[in-house]
Amino acid sequence: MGKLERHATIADVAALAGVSVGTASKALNGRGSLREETRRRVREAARQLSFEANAGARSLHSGRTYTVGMVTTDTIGRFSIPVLMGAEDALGAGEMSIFLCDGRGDPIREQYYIRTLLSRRVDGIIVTGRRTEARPPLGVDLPVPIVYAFISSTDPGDCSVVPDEAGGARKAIDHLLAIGRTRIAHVTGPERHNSARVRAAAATERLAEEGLSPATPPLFGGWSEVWGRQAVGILLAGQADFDAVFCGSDQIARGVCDALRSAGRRVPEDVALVGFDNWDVMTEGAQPPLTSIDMNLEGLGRSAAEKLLAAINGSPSPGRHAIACHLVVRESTTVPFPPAPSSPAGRPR
Amino acid sequence: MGKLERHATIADVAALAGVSVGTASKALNGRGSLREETRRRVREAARQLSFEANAGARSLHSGRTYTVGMVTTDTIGRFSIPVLMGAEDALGAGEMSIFLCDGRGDPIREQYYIRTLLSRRVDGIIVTGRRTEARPPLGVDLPVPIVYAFISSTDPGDCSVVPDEAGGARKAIDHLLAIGRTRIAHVTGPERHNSARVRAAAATERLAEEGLSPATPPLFGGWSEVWGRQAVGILLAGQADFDAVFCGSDQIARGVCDALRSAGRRVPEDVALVGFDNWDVMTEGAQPPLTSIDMNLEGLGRSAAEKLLAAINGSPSPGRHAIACHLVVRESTTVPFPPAPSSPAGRPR
DNA sequence: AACGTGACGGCAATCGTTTTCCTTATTTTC
DNA sequence: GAAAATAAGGAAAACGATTGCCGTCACGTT
Repeated sequence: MGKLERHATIADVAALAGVSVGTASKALNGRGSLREETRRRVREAARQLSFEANAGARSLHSGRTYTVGMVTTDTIGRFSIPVLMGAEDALGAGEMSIFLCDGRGDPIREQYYIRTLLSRRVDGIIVTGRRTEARPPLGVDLPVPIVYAFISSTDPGDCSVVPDEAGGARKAIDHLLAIGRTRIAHVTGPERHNSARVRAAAATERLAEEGLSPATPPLFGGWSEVWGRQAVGILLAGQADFDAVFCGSDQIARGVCDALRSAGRRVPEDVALVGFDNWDVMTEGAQPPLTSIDMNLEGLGRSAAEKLLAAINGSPSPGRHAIACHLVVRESTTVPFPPAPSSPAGRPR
Repeated sequence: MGKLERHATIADVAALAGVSVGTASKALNGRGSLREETRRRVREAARQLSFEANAGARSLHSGRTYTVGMVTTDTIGRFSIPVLMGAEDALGAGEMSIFLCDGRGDPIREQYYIRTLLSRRVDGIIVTGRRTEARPPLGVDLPVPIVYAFISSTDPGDCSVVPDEAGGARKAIDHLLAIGRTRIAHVTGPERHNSARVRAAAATERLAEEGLSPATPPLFGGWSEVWGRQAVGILLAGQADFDAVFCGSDQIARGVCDALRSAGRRVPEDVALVGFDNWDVMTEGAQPPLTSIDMNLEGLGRSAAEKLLAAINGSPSPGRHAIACHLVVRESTTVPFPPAPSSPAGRPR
């Protein structure tokens, strides 16, 4: 196994190089005025002993740990991961590390984690979650800056970085209108979820701006494929005439897609489909692949981390910051070779 | 914002309580011999100042940081998350925190992270990855214990905790045999992937034990639904007669399922289906829901963390440790109300 | 020869806690 | 009533690294 017994200390390095600890420190950090030959000797000694400065001892002095905490309020999942990755990206570049904690929706557990993070003297904390609901602040008078990412804080003075879901929904409708659809239905998640309400409202509003109304009132249900399939049953059973469905998630969209095909409706010829999340597993697995709205979660995480770094350095950005969503077009809204019956002139490709 | 300026130190607490720092420390840690009244006074002072002992300073003394690093070799994804959660569970109970690092498949980046973790004096490191390939050890002569989870190390002396994929594949075949299927095909991922090879070999071997051979040689392809659909095309085009398909992943199984239904074959009546991973998104989204093999990744993560803790405390467990998989039965291998034509006696429910 | 001046490095304080000795009182025991 | 035992808490030395300050050379200048 060859496990080394002990970490080398700077005293070991100094001894091996034949200098004092202070000098060794200066040599390794490029401080003070030393002969180049001395620096070289110290560096060589450090290399030989695979010396790595003890970050804890170092931060005792500097007051900074170059460490941030990331707390998920409910459970780390499909949405937290990209946010985490983006944050890691932004922080890694600045040589900071992330402590990851999973609150599992338990406030007690969460408070326990906060205390742990504070005792480890993190320079700041990023809070994230599985849903875009606003949540009560982590605590009051915390001695380090906090940034909420994806999820937001109910205190408008806190810094929250969130996806512009309403904007995303509008883009979905824009796209459907652009390809000539006007009888648009909306199938989405539970009405108690903020995301479902916001997206539905924005879609309805965008239609109203064109003097249109939805093919049916928004259908609220679950976020699952099963619900998507059920919703198609409801749509077909009613009198509603529709040529497009905007779905609150890709899973719903996929369920809708499968059910429509089973019912003999062609996608996209008879019914165009737009999902939400741009989750490759769903968008690529569906037949045909799904057009979807991407919340740019990685960019969101990066942005949150950058705001946190700025706050740590004394320039906080209080308030809510919305990150734009963008549309990713796939075959569920475009016919590959476009003899589109409604398009006036046939564009090549 | 009400941001507190500074963390309180034990000196502040001592001053407020009117005792020396040493005494304050003893009072808070239940050491030394002190009057109960004194302890109470100190605790009260600590509470007033929301004092949290500086973990860095503390570990300077104890030599332990109660912190472990978790390094993903390629990218944190669907498989790493449950492992991470399991590990967090096992460690959280012992009050340790996790530093999360994403190597992104870049050895340089990985080495950089290792150095960072070592400088932060983590007590140990868990290495994980996206695939079950064996990988070269993280480094030699590292001063802290390492445990590989999900992924394994090429050095048999290292401690690796891995899923028993072969056992899982055998259980899948066992189940198909138990429901009377004998003409079993296998569709799986790329042959260059260890997982695909191991599962295919185990399945073939299990069939051979019954004097059976697979309906076709294993079909290697990708891990996607698209491949699952293509594979059905191949199966149907060939002469192969099959009454069951064991798939290397749930995504493949889902593709197979959709394509079979499109081709007019009933699942499970005509063809029974078993997937691998027990990924709810796929197993529940498919029609019918999929029977699958669960690798128990959370348990695996927990076990890895426990082994790491043991190693930190001086009792390493070198070698490869396999965690059993288990079968989760759903409708893709069972008819809900079982007038099973091949079953001799109708069991109630 | 006396002095000034950089260059080079050592010394020691510092960061926040823990822990090992000590020093005081106070009480017990013969 | 004196010696000894005990309780309570203070003083100071670690832990590992950084940094400001100061001493000591070896020069060059007048």
